[in-house]
This record gives sequence, structure tokens and C-alpha cells, in this order.
Amino acid sequence: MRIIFMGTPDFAVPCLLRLLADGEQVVGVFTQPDKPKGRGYTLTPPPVKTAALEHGVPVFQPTTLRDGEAEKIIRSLAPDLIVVVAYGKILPAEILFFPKYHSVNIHASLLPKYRGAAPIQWSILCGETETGVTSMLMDEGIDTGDMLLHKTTKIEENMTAGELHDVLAELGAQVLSETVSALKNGTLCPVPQTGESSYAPMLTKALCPLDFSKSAQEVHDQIRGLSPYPTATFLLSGKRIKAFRSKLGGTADKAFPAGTVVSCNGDIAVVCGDGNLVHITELQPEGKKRMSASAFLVGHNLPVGALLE
RNA sequence: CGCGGGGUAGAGCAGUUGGUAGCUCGUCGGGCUCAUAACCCGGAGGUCGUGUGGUUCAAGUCCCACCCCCGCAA
Repeated sequence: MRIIFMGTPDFAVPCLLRLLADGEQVVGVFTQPDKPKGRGYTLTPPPVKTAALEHGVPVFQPTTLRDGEAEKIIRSLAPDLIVVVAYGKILPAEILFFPKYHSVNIHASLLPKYRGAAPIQWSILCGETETGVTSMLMDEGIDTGDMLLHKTTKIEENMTAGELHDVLAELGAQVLSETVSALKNGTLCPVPQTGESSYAPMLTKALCPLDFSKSAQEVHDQIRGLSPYPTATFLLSGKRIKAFRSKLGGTADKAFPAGTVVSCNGDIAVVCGDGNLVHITELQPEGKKRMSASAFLVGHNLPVGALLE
């Protein structure tokens, strides 16, 4: 099967590699243009580009798919199928439906929930205990196409978005592999999306500051859901600190104000709005490396009673 | 040349106006204890990121160059 693969970030890499490993004929990869990133604005290629080049697959990085150029390229590649995984661009109908088998998308949620850019993080932020990966036949809407196959996975209590990302990326590769072979065999039954839908928009820094007046569970979910990027933050005597990991456990003896540190025994236990504690176990001060809370406590005098905000 | 913080014992940090390098944790040994992540005593462990660099009687501490790590912003 001649396949054009479209994807950009790390999440899409296992899918691409799986297609190659399955012996599919990946005739071209579309990915976002290299962008200036990080300190010094170094021009950085997207992960999918790097992976594609390592396997000798031609890479295309158009800034738009709507000027006719991209369509010409795609026609010349004569694909039987287009596979889209976290590409970051909306495909026009003339491209979407050009291949014989049209276009298939792998999405990191159980549709119709968490359509959009950041389903992995939002599923944790919203306190879900289960999520998954869905393959669908693409239509012109955002993640609204008819569903093909899906696989589910549990979200463990202390799992971070980064960990869930890796699990779902692998699961996505499996779903993709099965979808492609079922497509060839003609055994798929597309199912329209019904039921309650929701939208998982891109994450912004506005979501990062922690609000300890919320419940411990909510604070915990915020820390997990934003870890390792863009990372929940709090202030300690004016300095911003990132929180990468936390766990729940215990309640405050007295009615301390939300954000009060009630113990520094191996981790930083903070009172939340509902009186329960969230234990920050891994953090990173500005300009420092990421470290365990216990390491942080060894070198910093953080008194019980200190206020985090 | 986008802005900024930092590189000192395995880890996290101090090191004041330049004058034989410290703290906490860990580690090793010993002691106490029914027991312990507790407590007591003792020890090991650093050419202070790199430089046959500069200033100085003397540099972790000032100056210069380079390497590396990180936060912001994109």
C-alpha cells in the first residue's frame, strides 16, 4: 500500500516507524516546517522529519496545503492512503479524499471526547481514569470523522501527561497497524461519532500557575496533566518553581490557609482548599535542574508553615 | 548576536570587603535501642566547569576566553 504519512511531534513517530516496520510503502512524509526553538532560536526540525530522513523517506514541509502546490505533490506520489497523526494542519477536502482509501487519522482519545490539539493532557486535567486511542476516517471537521478502531488504557493515579503520552503513542501505532490491515481486507465498519463530545484546546501558560485553594485532587491533576510540559508552577518567596510530580495523601490537622506547607519530610506537603494534602515530590527552581523534593529540601531551608502561592 | 540564572565532596546548598574549603543528606565504621527513615561518636570523599590565561605577596572569591546545564520568551 502506498502511503503518505503526515505528522509532526514525538507522538507521531511510533506510528511512522510502525508503518515502515509493517513493510508499507511510505512514499512521502509531510511535516511542519523547521521552526526556531529554544535559546538562541536554533532552527529545529520536527521529530517526524528526523525519523523520516533516517529511513530515507522523502520529506515535504509546506507552509500551506491550500495553494495547489501540496496537492500537486500528493497527486504525483499517487498514494492509496493518507495517514495523519498530530500533523498540526487542517487538510482540504481535495487532499483528504484524493487517495483510494481516503485519509485516516490517529487521535489520542476515546472520541468523541477530547477532540483537538491536547487530548492527552486534558484527559488528566479533567481527572479521567481511562482514555485511549481512536482511528477514524477523516472528514473536514476537527476530529469528527467516522470511527474505525480504538484501544483503551488506564490512567494510573500518579501518571503524568508525559508518561501517558508515551503509552498512547505506542498504542496509537498498534491501532494504526491494525486499521491499515483491516482497511486492506475491507473488514472495517465506520461508526459515526455519537454521544457527548468535548474539545481539548492547545495548552497555554495561563493554565500553569497552581491554585491551592482548589481541592487536592484538582491540584494533583493539574500537576500531572501539565508535566513535563508546560509544567504547573507555584511561587515560593517570590521565586517561581515548577512542579513535575506529586501524590495525594493525608489531611491537615488544623485549618491552615490553602498553600501552607505542613511537612517537609521527604516531600513537600501542602494544604489545599478542601483540607487535603498534596505532596510535591519532584520540582525545579528557575535556573536549576529538575530534582526530587527531598534533594531540594536538603539544600533549602523550607520551614513548615511557609506559604506557597 | 532575544532576556536571564547557574557550574564548589555521590546529592542539594553556603562561602561575607580576595588570606591554608564548609553545611545538610547520603556513604563507611562504631555505639545506643525490642526496633527504626530515630539518636550519639568517628572516618572517607573536592586539582572549587576548562585555560602552560590575566591582576595579586595571595583567587572558589576580581578580569578575560571557552565548554556545559537550566529558567523566560518564541
